[in-house]
Amino acid sequence: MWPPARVFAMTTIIRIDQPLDLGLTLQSGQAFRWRKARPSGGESGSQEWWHGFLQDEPVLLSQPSPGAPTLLIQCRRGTEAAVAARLRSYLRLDDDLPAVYRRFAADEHLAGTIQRLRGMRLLRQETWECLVGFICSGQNNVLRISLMMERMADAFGSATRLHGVARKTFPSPERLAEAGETRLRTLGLGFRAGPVAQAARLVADGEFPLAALREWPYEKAKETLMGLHGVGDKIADCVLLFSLEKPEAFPVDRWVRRAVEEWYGVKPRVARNGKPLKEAPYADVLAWAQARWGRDAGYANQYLFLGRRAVEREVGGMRTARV
DNA sequence: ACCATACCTCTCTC
DNA sequence: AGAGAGAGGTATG
Repeated sequence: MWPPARVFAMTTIIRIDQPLDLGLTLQSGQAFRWRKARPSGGESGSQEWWHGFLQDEPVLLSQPSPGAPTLLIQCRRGTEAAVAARLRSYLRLDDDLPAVYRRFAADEHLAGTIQRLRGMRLLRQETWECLVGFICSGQNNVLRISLMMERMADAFGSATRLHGVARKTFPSPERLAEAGETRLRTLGLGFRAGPVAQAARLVADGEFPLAALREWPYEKAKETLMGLHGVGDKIADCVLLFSLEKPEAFPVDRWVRRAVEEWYGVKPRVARNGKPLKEAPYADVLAWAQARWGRDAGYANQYLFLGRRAVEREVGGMRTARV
């Protein structure tokens, strides 16, 4: 008899032929809405499950062990095939990561970082959610960004339930536009409430060509994104890299900046007035990275970011240990 | 063109 | 314990 009576959910298993560490990837600071979850009713054991959405479809994901060649998916009946396809796209399994690793092999810093972070992949996210997430990222940390995103969903998203996990989808531009700045402020967005509300209104009203950016070249798409209030170089590069098919994007935040300064000796240049700058200008770091890594700049960026942060945690690790 | 400052709020730190 | 700094940044003058 199939399915067996005790099976609470159909588990779809897919094989992957690319390096992947699912937990590391979902927690790598690119996306803010993946949460560890315990599906109810199953003998999930000690296995780690992640709950999130693929184009508004709630899913639970698990990888038996980091780097294992299989992925377990739970989703609503009837959505299995679509979800599996969306997941392959989301995880960019079409990127040949081993080839990227080979191109990085001679770079001692990247090679070292890859050893520790093998299987960390760039994601192909939905643009709207990605944009809002990174508008919220200024002067902020991952934990709080996630909280803000979750509160927006709780307030304005659509309810879903999957194997005991109740969560709401991330709200559309229309819904956030209706919400407005004041209401978003009450959700703890702080000074990011204005920019989020404005972007929502522009996208909802069709005054901002969010969907078209994917087809546009890097420079043009970036300029357009930076036309939005609250979107500068860094946030634009994040959205371009994580959701708009621009692998040459290279978001320069304090961690990446630290990495290129310390590991590659990228130094602030001397300004025209003769005084040395405090730090290398964004455009200088970007140009340097693109010259060095070309279309691999995005992967290099993500590895440098996590790699440099990992160093910090090792050094400071004992300090924060609770007893 | 460069620089300093304010912006909200939360968290960690001393 | 309570104040202060810092947090994956941006716009302004």
